[in-house]
Amino acid sequence: MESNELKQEEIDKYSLRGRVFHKIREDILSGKYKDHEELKEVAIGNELGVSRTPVREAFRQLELEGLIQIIPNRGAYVTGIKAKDVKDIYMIRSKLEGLCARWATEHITQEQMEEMEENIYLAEFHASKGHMDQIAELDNRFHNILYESCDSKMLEHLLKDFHQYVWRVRQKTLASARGPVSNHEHRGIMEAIKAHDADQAEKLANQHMINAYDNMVKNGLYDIYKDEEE
Amino acid sequence: MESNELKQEEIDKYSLRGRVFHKIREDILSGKYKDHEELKEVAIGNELGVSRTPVREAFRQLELEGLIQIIPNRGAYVTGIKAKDVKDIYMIRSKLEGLCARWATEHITQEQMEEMEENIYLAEFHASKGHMDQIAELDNRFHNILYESCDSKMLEHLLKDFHQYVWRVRQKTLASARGPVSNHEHRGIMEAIKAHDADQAEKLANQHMINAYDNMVKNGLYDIYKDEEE
DNA sequence: AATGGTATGAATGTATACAATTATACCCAA
DNA sequence: TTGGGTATAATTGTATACATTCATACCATT
Repeated sequence: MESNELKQEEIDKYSLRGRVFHKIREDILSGKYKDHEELKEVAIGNELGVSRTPVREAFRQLELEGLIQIIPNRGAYVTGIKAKDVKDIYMIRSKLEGLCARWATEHITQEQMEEMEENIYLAEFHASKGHMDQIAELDNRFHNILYESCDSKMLEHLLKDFHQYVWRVRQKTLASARGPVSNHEHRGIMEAIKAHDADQAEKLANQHMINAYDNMVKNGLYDIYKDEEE
Repeated sequence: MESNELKQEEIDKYSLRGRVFHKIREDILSGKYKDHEELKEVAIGNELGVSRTPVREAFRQLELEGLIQIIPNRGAYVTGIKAKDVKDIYMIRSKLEGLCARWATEHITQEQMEEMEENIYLAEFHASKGHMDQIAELDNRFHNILYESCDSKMLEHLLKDFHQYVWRVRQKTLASARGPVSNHEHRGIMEAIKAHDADQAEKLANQHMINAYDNMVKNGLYDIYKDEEE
């Protein structure tokens, strides 16, 4: 009787609705809008060719994501990513990627397993050739496969958000000598999952994040997020 | 020169803006709106005495929180909390509350420590008297103190969201025999923090969540979220 | 010159009007 | 009766108009 209620979950997911939202989000994360910068509804609306209404709706979402702060009757201000936030995110991700790897070990499908293996082969190939752009892209994809394999919409959603959030930092990091090392760690996680060793998978995914963060600190690669004030 | 830019962070945080948002959110979490129910902008607007505009903005936020799903040009549908989601949240919280307790051990202030101790004394008192409402309220407060003590806006925000999310389930659970046991576990966490034993604090907070979940399953207390279909 | 108050402008908050899309009902034909 | 197509109604998407709030500048007073 209630079969046709919300079947079509994937319609238009990003085609029209959310276009404004994603554009502004991207502009904040890419650094176009600086920390503490005030975002004016009309200005952004004009720039994107839309009225204030969709811009305002996007603002409300961005506030919930913590990317901007809206002060009532005053305005919307960019909340720049602080070095402290990046550190916290990596520590939180360490725990959650571990949990995710554990669950992936229990729930990964044949198809996902194969895509993960293929991903690693490709990454190793591009690493040997020095194709940095592809490495970053494949790293992205590896983690997304992992997130999708854990069979938890909650955790998947959470990790994808964090992953997006530190996108800027990650891209720079992977373009360094960490790329190949990261690939090697991915292989370890993949093999643990394939061997159904959940403990090992969790442990390695856990450490993978800690290593990524340590490398970032060591190379001073995340000083683009340095806290100017406060 | 830029001293007066965004000083007043705490103005009106919940006075006017977000009133609609919080009301709808509460109505979903409290079960007023059932799973898969369609939310109509005008209907809710009339009910709250506002126009469609603020309702729409609230919808967009609620979608981001995962409480509703918006299908373009169709409507907004309540995404009921699934038993699977509750389980996932408790496992995720187990990891994150552990991390939080660890960080709290390192960063808790004197004032917060005192409030936490007072909270536990009060909870034990009300438990001995059988004041169930107060126990639920104090449990709420205990966790919020813990979240605020970890000195991480990221983690604090995350945990408060989850805490809110499973509010319905928690209230029922704490009204059972679990109340006093939960209090005892709180005491353990508090004492570990006070003794600056981060490992122990993490371990206990970790276990605290697992116990809460196990108790919930054992008593069948969370079948209000049972998955009717899918 | 410094202070305080008012006026003005600019931005946000909200309501409403209009456009576009979708669902429903009805009719007609096979 | 069934199937399809069109018309209509209802709902969402967007733009705009109006209301309110806040910041700035100017002016008057001391």
